[in-house]
Amino acid sequence: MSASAYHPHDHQGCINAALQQATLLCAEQGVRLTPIRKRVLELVWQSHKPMGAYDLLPALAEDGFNSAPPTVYRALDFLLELGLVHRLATLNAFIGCSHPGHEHDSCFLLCKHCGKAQEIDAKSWFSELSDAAKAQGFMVEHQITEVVGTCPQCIDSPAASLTEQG
Amino acid sequence: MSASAYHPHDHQGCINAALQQATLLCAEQGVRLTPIRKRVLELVWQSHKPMGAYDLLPALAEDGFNSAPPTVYRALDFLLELGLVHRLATLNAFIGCSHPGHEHDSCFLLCKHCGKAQEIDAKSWFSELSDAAKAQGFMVEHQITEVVGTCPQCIDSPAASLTEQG
DNA sequence: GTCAAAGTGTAATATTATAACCTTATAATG
DNA sequence: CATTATAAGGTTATAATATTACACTTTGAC
Repeated sequence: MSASAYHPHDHQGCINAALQQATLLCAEQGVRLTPIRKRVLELVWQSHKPMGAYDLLPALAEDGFNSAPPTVYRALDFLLELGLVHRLATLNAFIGCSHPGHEHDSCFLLCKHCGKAQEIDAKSWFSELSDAAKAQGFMVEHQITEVVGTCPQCIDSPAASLTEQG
Repeated sequence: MSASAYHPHDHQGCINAALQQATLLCAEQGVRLTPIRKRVLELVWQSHKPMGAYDLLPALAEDGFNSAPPTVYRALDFLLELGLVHRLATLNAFIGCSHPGHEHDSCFLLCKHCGKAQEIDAKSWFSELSDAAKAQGFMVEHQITEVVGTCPQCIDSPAASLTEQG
C-alpha cells in the first residue's frame, strides 16, 4: 500500500488492499461486509479525493443497487464505525482509511487545489493535546484535525493532479 | 473576560466585551459593524454553546430584522473573516471568539453533554503540525482541531450545565 | 422450520447553505 | 449638494447534505 497519495502509484493496489483488509476485519469482528458496503468502500477508495455521499449514489445505481440516500449513509456509518473510512468535517465528504481496525482520531492534510486528502500520523500530537485537555479537567473521547493547504504535487505542477486518477 | 466557559461567570460581561472588541476591530479595519452584524454577533455570544445559523433566524425576526438565510450567512461570513466567530465543522455551528483580530486556526473542546465549546490555545501544537506538514512538502494555510468529550462541569454534575445560561 | 436480529427498500422530510437578481444605504468625489 | 460607485441587505428559489419512519427481506441461531 502506498504511503502517500502524492506519488504515482498503482492505485488499484490501494483499492485491493483496502478491500482485503476490510474483509479480514469484518470476519474478525463477526460483522458482514455486504455487497452494498463493499461497493461503497470501493467507491470511496476510487481515488485519494474525498467523496460526498451523494457522489456515490449514481455509481451504486449503475451497479443495480438501490441508490437512495439512506442506503449510502447506512453503508458509510457501518464503515465509519469500523474505521474503514473517515468523514472529513470541513468537506462533508468521506475517504478510505488505510489502517482501519476501529474508529480512531484522524489528522488529514487537504489540498485545496487537487482535492486530495492525505492522512498523517498525529498520535503524539493528539496525545499531547489530550493531556492538555485533561489538565483542564476535560475528558477526551475523540479528536479530529484538518489542515488545509497545498500539496507537494500541486506546488510542483499546479494543474497535473487535477485530472489524474488515484 | 472569562477564561473558561466552565466556571460561573457574569456572562453579560462576555457579551459586552465581545461587542466592544468587535466595535474597535471594525473601526481599525475600516469595515462596518452594521446592526444586523452586531446582533448576530451578540446572538452567537448568547452562551458558550455553538449555535446553528438557523437558530439565529427567529431571534433576528423578533428584532424586526430580515430573517432569511442569506442574511444570517452574510453576517456570519463577515464575522468569520474578522475572526470574531468560529465555525465548528463537526457541529455545523458558530461560536464567538474572544481573541479576534483576524481569521485564525482554532482548537475547540466540545462537550457532548452540555454542548459548550471551549477554545484552547494550541498555537504550539499547530506550529508543530505545520512543521510536520512542511517536512512532507505540504504548504499549510489553516488548520482546525475539534476535540469531543466531557467537560469538567459535566463530569462533576452531569445535569447542571444543561439548563444554565452563559 | 421458526424466530429474532440485521440489513435493505422506499417515501418523505429535515437541516444546512448558496445562487441569482434586485433594491437600498453609505460614503467618496466632483 | 448632486452624482456615482460600492457595500449591504431583501427576496425568491434552490442546492447539497442528512435523517426519520416504517415496511419488507435476508440471515443465522436455535
